[in-house]
Amino acid sequence: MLDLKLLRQDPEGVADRLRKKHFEFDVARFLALDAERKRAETESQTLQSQRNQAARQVGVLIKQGLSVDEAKAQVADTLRTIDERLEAAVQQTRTAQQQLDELLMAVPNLPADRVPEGADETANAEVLRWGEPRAFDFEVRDHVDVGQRLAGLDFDAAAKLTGSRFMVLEGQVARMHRALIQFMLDTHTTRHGYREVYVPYLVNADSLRGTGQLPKFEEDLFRLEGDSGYYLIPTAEVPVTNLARDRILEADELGEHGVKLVCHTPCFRSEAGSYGRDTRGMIRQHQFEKVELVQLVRPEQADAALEALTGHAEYILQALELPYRKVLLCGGDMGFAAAATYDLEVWLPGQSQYREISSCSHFGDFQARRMMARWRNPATGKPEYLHTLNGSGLAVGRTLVAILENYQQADGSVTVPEALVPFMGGLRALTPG
RNA sequence: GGAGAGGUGGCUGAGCGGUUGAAAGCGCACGACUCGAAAUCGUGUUUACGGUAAUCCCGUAACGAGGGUUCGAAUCCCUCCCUCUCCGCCA
Repeated sequence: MLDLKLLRQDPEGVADRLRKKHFEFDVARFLALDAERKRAETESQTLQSQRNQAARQVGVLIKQGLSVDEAKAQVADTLRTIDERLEAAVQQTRTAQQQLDELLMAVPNLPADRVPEGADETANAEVLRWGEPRAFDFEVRDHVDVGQRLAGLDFDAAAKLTGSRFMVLEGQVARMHRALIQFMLDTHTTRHGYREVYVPYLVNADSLRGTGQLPKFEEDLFRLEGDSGYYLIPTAEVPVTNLARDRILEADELGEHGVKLVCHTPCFRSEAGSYGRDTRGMIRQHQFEKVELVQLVRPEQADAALEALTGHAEYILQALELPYRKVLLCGGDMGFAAAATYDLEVWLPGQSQYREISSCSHFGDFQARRMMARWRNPATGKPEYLHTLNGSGLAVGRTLVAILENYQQADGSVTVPEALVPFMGGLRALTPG
């Protein structure tokens, strides 16, 4: 959610900045709603104040010796006058507040100044390339073929068990999938200083509103039947960031460099509207594993934290010796809640292109304001909004894809990246048969 | 699933219809005392929104959430949520 004060001070300026995100902010409607809210609220508060005074007067009169009925009679006229207006005023306040909330909850975050203009991924700015795509002296297979030759990847079985966009992993491939999770978690906890957390995979609507998936993007989510109101998490970002919801962290809880959390969870996405895209293979699945990095930091540390967090994700790619590039997303390609986003794209020889494997974002106080995640600034003694960040470190399924494709050999085997060998019980290659 | 207890400020914990946003204690902050510290004493210490640009001031709201009764609700009633204890069941 954007800062109401900023919106009031400079609605046109905000609308202008939102255009970079290809969002049209209805300034006139906002101003009208806000004016009505203020009018209704002022009126109902004044009436309520008068009403409280009258009620208190009854108590005072009774203490002075009047009977209850006599005391009530003295304020009856005043109360009648107030009540004629009060109920309507309260209702108007509620309606106006609700409409304003609905409007604001649907407004995306402002992009940072350095975010490039542009409508889609073609306008993203490449920041760096790391590693050389390998030259193959045989015909390159994509991960589906590689995985199936290893008897490790079975989409037919998954389709039978559930449906499309699911997978079954077996044998050494399943083990490598698990090894990747361990490797990532161990690296981020021991090398990068993150604290590991385990969280629910089902969350309520408040949590999804907090991080920004609701109310606008309900169609991307799996919602449970029944009256629990629970949703399957689309990313660990939701439960992990919401740990700070409705909290005021003391400075010592926040620590000098903020709170850094790492969490492995499955992620569930409906992929509504992606029909026909990435239908082959395990690039786009309804269920996939991800190791997520989340940081809660002081505002002035947020920019540096995004660089650091992205670096932590990059380290995994580097340790696995997977060629990748880093891009700064343009306004039109960014997520709803983000102020700035780096995508890491890994080289996939099977597709001869770079594909997203991590998305690292800085949300400013946008999520924190939605979820009332604050910290007490010792300098002012007042609660202030935290700044939140998160990024994949990494998407596990896509990392497996990248290894299968980049490390494939002519004989159908797949070399295990050196860094992963200890997590594979010393196994150095995945072999067919 | 059965039976019971309970949800109040950073924490412990009173209040059970009337200036109670809330006693007391702890914690914390500031001040005094001190060479300094401890101890002691004093003062202060919830949050959101609005009046306003304002850390002062004023108002409204909030004692799990939502409704109701009442001139007046933390206190009474209803519904829901959550926590704890015992029994049963269970990874």
